[in-house]
Amino acid sequence: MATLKDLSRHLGLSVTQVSRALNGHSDVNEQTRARVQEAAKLLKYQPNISARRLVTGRSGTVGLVVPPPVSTDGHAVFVEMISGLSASFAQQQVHFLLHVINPQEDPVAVHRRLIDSAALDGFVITDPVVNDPRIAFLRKRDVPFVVHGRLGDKNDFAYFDIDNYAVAHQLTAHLTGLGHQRIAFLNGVPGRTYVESRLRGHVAALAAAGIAHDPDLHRNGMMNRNFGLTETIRLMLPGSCRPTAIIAGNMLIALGVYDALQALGLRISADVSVVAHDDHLPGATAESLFPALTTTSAPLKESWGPMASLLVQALDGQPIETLQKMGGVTFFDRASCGRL
Amino acid sequence: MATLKDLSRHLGLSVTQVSRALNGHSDVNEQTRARVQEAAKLLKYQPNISARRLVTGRSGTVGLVVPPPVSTDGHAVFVEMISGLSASFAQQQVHFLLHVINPQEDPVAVHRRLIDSAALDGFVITDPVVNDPRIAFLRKRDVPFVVHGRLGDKNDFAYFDIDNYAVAHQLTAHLTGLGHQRIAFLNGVPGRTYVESRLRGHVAALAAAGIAHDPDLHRNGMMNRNFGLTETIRLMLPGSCRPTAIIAGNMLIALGVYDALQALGLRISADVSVVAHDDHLPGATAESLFPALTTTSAPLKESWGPMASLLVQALDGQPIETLQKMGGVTFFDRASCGRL
DNA sequence: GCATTTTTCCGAAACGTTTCGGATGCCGCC
DNA sequence: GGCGGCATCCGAAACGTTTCGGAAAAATGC
Repeated sequence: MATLKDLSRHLGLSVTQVSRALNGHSDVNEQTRARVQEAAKLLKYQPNISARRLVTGRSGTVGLVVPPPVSTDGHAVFVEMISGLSASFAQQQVHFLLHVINPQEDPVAVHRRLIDSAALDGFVITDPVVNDPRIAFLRKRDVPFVVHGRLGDKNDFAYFDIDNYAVAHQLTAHLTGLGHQRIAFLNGVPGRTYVESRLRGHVAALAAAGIAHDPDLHRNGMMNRNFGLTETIRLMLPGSCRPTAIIAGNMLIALGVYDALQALGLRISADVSVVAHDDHLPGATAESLFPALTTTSAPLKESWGPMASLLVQALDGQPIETLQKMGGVTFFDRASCGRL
Repeated sequence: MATLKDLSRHLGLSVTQVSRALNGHSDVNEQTRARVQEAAKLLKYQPNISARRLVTGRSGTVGLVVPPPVSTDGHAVFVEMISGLSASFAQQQVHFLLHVINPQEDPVAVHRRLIDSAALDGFVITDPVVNDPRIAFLRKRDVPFVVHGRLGDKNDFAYFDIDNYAVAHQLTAHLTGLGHQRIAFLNGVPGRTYVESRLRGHVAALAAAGIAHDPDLHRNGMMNRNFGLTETIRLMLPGSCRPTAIIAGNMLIALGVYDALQALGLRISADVSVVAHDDHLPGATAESLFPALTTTSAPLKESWGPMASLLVQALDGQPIETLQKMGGVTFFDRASCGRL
């Protein structure tokens, strides 16, 4: 492959000046810069990233360390995330390293190895939990990263998130506005920050309507179809609390809720109102359900582009405060709710 | 981070000797080697891979360039592949770079960029087609790679494959042995090498039973449930060729075939025999169908480990002939076939 | 006891890039 | 004519590793 030295020989310039021309430095004649760029194209020059990385300390590579998806339901999100991130980083000319660990392995140790070998200069963190050890570690080592979500307390890092508090608040308020009092909430696994935010929003909206929060109506679990199905049946069993409305944490849960209510012979909207948060997973659209599902909508796939550019900006040393972005959420009132 | 120079200072040895000790060269006293290793552990030494790569020309990173999966059905295979490869390479201490391209982008150009910037020193090639341009390019540039599958003609490269010819031959022979004459074959998209191999095996088995191949009974398409369903209905329509047996190229197709036959009121085994090749995708097991499906079985997930180690061996300069491996296929005769 | 081999070590160069500090020539200005 | 300022360029060092060629010390052979 052509090197800077080749270019400099070919152009009768010093290696220094060729490097500076290509990297857009100021002290190079615009005319010679044009010559250099032309020659670079002609000789198919590609900078050797190892050499560059060695001197700059930066590798041009970012990474994601994740366990494999557990259930088949998790596949859709996993694929969405992986391919979205990879494609977005590719667009930003950044290499994307994927490291799938087995579930019992310590993610922090893997991050440490990748940093110490100077292989990566930034990370994507997904599924943050409260007091996330990965975030604590990266913060200590002063390595740039971007989080998909937020922590509860101080978010002194780049993140992309949606307002999960508002999501749960809005869904709950919609139901209380229709007169519902006993509202079940099928939430995600405890510990995840968005799950906790949603719980807070839910409780606040209940309180605003003068309703006390009944812990028995709040259920945690993996966000898949099966969870929606089994918890709905448990809730509706004779002798159980039998809510008049159900909030599903995502579309897979909502599908399970629909299945269960149909199996139990309960009519959606007339007997039980259902709302959900819709992250637009492929294969489950709110409009195509019957009756069409009322949702807050925030496409997951629109988060990977921003995530990538936030991390790149963080690598470029932009101040953290400018790298905290919220995705929009829109409310769609459809046909799955009835007035009590 | 600790460097070789730090170690050499700490030990009173030269940088050279420390490097040689750590890399297992012969001309270093076993006692000093032990000392060096101990010190390396103590100072948490991690070699800077950029520096190493710069001098050796090797990066310790391999890559996979793929388009995103098209349908939801493709998700399972994609996840299986990505996480299997990533985990396997991690085990071999090799970094795994994932580059998801958008479908209209030229994969060869991406490979070229990755090679020229010295970012990668080996590739995984999946879904090879006849006259695959990626393989031609990598061969020309003399870059190591491992293929999941084979080409028709000369396979002068590392590969992992199953005997697709034998798979189709065995499934077909099983059916002809039961007296079937009109056997439909729901195969994958044309051009893929395994699709062509299977076609050849199928035709050969038919010929061995004295049956001419009827092109109308051979259908190509994307290997998903919908393809199995629609093609089965087309085959069984009045006025159509109405086979007495159907071979499904994988389990997703088989699920579609089962759906269609049930919808048409045709009994599996009694009215129509069904066999399939089972690559053990999650969520579709041959035993749990009713009636249990007769298959050739070759778990896809068992191919990623071998793929990874084959590529690593290829990087180490092992001769190609030792790097061509075939996965085992076993035949399970279950309850989905009837004698004619 | 001397020559020869073997073992164990080391200095220096190299990989391709960026960057620091300075050099050169040219211009206008007092 | 001397001086400062500007635009444009360059040499050399540095990043951390591997490796080539050789050197010193120890062991062996006669």
